Amino acid sequence: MPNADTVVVLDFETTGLSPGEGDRAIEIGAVRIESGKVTARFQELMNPGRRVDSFIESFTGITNVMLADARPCSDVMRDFADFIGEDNLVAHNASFDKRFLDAEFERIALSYTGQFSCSMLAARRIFQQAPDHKLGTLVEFMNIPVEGVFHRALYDSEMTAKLWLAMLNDVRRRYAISAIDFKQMQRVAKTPKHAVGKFWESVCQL
DNA sequence: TGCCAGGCCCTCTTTAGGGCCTT
Repeated sequence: MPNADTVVVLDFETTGLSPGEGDRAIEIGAVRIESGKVTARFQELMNPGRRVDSFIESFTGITNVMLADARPCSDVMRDFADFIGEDNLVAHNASFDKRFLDAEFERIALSYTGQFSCSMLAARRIFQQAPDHKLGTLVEFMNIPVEGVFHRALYDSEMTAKLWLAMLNDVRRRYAISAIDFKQMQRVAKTPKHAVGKFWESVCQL
């Protein structure tokens, strides 16, 4: 059973938006959060077996030259499967990263048992007053120090992890809740916006 | 600088359409 207090926050850089259209992962980054602290990191480029276009090179800073020496996706994803183990998973706009994780694992007949929760859906409810709910905007909105460049997998996963912890702290302060677990955050991400307050108040009474 | 797709959400909805977010 996964530890309810442990999550792996992950982020993919890819050749495009849709694995169903043939897009592949080119970098995976992830951090493990245990008891509110980052305890492990994973980052590796991976060779998708074809060239990436100039937009992706510009968008991510990951070039075809860099990918030429990278290990193939299959090797990297096997190592990543070991990294995530049975832990639950978090990503910003998780439906995107889940599609790529599922597609890359399916290619090598691997699976995972953890469940996904989405920091974007949670943020839309917890930080309804934010200008928008892009990762970069939320990081700025929460005054999280920016020390790197967005659109690289490890950096984005680090920032998503900090945003996740900031959301936990915000809810703890706002509703005076001593501890919030993954299942509760997963549920709030699916709670109608207007009912989020009532949800946490009900958690308080448990 | 952008398109692609997919899932989710909101609303002038549910017999639907459009915006957001990810690369």
